[in-house]
Amino acid sequence: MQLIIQSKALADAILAVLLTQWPGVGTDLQYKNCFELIIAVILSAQCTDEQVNKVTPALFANWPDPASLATAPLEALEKAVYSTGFYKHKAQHIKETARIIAETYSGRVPETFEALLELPGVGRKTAHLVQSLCHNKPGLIIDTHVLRITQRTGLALSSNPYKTEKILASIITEELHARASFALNRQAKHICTARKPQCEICSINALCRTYSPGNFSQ
DNA sequence: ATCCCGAGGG
DNA sequence: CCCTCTGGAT
Repeated sequence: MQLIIQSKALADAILAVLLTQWPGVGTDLQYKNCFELIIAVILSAQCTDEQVNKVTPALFANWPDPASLATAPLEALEKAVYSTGFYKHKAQHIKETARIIAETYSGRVPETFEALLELPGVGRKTAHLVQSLCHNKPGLIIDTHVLRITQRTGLALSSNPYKTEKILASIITEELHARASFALNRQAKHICTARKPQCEICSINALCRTYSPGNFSQ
């Protein structure tokens, strides 16, 4: 109980800073609609957004909607998404996801979390991201950046994304799920980086359990 | 050598 | 819990 209270206070303090610093809710992925977003997010697994943005313009020019993407030759898709890595899985996933969206959901990206999770290539992170940006629904988006910064700061001491999601859900109100996710993502991506974190200029270093002045290693 | 807005399977 | 899938950037 005491732990939860302390965690909530820490979350409140960290979010007070980060929500002001990163007021926007968004992604660096380029997309024109829900369908393009969910495909782009599937492609973003273990890959930078910039790399995804290099392949999606041609991908959506050739196959602009779920029905057409569902009919795309697998080999052509593998070539189209090759540079994003995991290309065999990703090609199959986006083709099959497009087919299900076209056939089962009349070409519209489903709104419920359960329906999204059933799409191949869509896990909790992707489902929550789509719900946040497309359907304006709450959802904590635990990507590699959020996982790293929550571990380092002590906001959630877990290396398991699902556990971290549950911990954060217990200390962050639903209304803030999307904004908190993007603010944490931004801070981690630009300041609390994996390799050389910029602790000295980090706006929440006073709240971070890992930080001590002069310590650049973590 | 390590990491990138993961997911699926054992 | 673990492992595998994968190219590109640093």
